[in-house]
Amino acid sequence: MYLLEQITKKLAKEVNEALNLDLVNASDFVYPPNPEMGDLSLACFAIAKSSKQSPNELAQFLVGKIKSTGLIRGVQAVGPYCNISLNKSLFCQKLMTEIAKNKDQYGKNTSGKKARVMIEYSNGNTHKEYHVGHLRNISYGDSVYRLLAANGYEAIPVSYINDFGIHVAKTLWWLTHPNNPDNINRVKPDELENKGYFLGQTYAAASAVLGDNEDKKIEVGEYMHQIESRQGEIYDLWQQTRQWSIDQFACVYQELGVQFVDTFYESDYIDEGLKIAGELYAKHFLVKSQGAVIADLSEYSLNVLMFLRTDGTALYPVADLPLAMAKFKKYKLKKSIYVVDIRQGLYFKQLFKVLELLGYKEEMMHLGYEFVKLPEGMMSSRTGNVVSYEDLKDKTIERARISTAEKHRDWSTEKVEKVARAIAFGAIKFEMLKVSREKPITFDVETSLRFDGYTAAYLQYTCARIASMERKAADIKFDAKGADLDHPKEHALALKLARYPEVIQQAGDNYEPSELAKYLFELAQLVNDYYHDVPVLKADPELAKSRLELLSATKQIIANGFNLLGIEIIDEM
RNA sequence: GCCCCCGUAGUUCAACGGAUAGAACACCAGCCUUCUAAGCUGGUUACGUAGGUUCGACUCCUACCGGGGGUACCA
Repeated sequence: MYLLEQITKKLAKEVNEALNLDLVNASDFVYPPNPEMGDLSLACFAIAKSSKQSPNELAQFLVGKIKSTGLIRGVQAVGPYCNISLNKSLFCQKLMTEIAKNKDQYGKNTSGKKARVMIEYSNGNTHKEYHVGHLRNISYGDSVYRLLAANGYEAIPVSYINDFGIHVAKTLWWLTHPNNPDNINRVKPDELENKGYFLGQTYAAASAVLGDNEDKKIEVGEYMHQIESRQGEIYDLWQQTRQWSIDQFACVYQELGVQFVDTFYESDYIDEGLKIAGELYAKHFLVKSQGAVIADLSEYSLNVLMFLRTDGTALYPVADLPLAMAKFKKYKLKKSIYVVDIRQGLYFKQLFKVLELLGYKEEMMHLGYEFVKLPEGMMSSRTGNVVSYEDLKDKTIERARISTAEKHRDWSTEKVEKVARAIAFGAIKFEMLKVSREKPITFDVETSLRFDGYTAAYLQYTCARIASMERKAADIKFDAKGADLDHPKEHALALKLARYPEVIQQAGDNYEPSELAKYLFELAQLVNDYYHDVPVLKADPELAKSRLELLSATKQIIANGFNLLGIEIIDEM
């Protein structure tokens, strides 16, 4: 149990004993809006109802009951609030010990009780462009995975690759079309710099050419059939091009530092799905409607879910059904989470309902988040109105490279490059993670290239300055003994640090990395203010030692938090 | 039409039902003979409308207005 929780637990116990009730929990103690009011606060409104006193009287009463010993320095009633002040230097000292002891494990907890939770994200479509929309999914999914793990779940990150949908058939249709100036016979694939990117371009072009043309759609349907038949030239081409996209994804994952325990491919589940669909059709669970095969879910206000098109080719639930079952079977899960754009909310309700009706009572959850759009409007790989991953990455690295090289003219190009990449990937991910999941992101490339304000670079810079002091301190001999830290800014910093474990828990419970991002930024603001206000290395040696400890602890927390966001800190920038 | 989400400062975003609604960007004025100015300090502006629940509402409920998304052959 971490320090702050120990304190609030003890306070809750004292209050409950004083009132002879069992009403107050540790979590009822909150942080006053103003440091002058104290460090912890209990609002007495709700308890007053049970104790037949006014909230103000009750607050006053509690002041006499809470003992001011040890970490508790004083108790004060302010109107209906009972405010508690901590012993600043002792609190800081204990906290430093706690953080130093736990290091990169600080903040983790066991609330998940090792429950097995699978989290599926980064659902890539082969043959489509990889763009900033995917980047939100992967940044968000990866961070939620890390948060779950930090909260004691046995989290299993997996990716699902959509390699068998109609988008594939469309792409291959246009890729082999005589009217396509960039068709497969004209371009030499092996000479392409990024074959996956090329496929994405082909897909956008295919969609533009297809439009609403029914005849052409029949041609595409024929391609789909050939792929599903798993033989012939088109199938061979599918195998070949599919790998291009998969290679591209692997490259992206590596750059972003995300890893999966397992990867599922739609093409591996479609046959089993078709078999199941056939059985369900025979049992009249699925029915024919307007020529297609559907599950009629209208009695649950869930409309209809289509399994097979009029031409008999499969739609997404066909593979999703067996895959959902296979996940539980293979990994013995407690829960299965799908991190997918909120626009598929209805689809997942339908899918889960179908599974439920088939007798599957497992716990499944669609973890939806809002989409990424551009200032010009919705992003769509069909229309090609996208900011591709490659473009964004290149631009951001370039910008970081320029800034870094300007600032450090003596650095080698390798060093500049390494730092620039850490800044760039941090910037990109942080942009995606700092917004709560239910808010759409209007992605402005120019804004995302900023390295000041509420950005990852601000936090990285904060750490770099602390690291710099640490390097300098290595040459200075401090007295073994540290001094008491009781400066108000030191206390504010310590109190903020102590809240880190609670932020991890809440961000995890809410599936909200944005809460962690915000906390870390506020922490960095505090430490930057402190840095400017208070001398560290030039203070008396004893004081310097303790101040440096506080700063190092702060750096540790930012590093720990950044790790859960999938971002690196930088020791020099 | 029906369903879901969102309306907070010029802009982009915060605010477990609790004390004076916070940041960032932009704009203006300052700070590098103290540790990295990718930093710091100060200044200007905001809860869509109307009701309701509550000791207390940005937060919960209802209606309306506005924006976005979904709603059978994309995923």
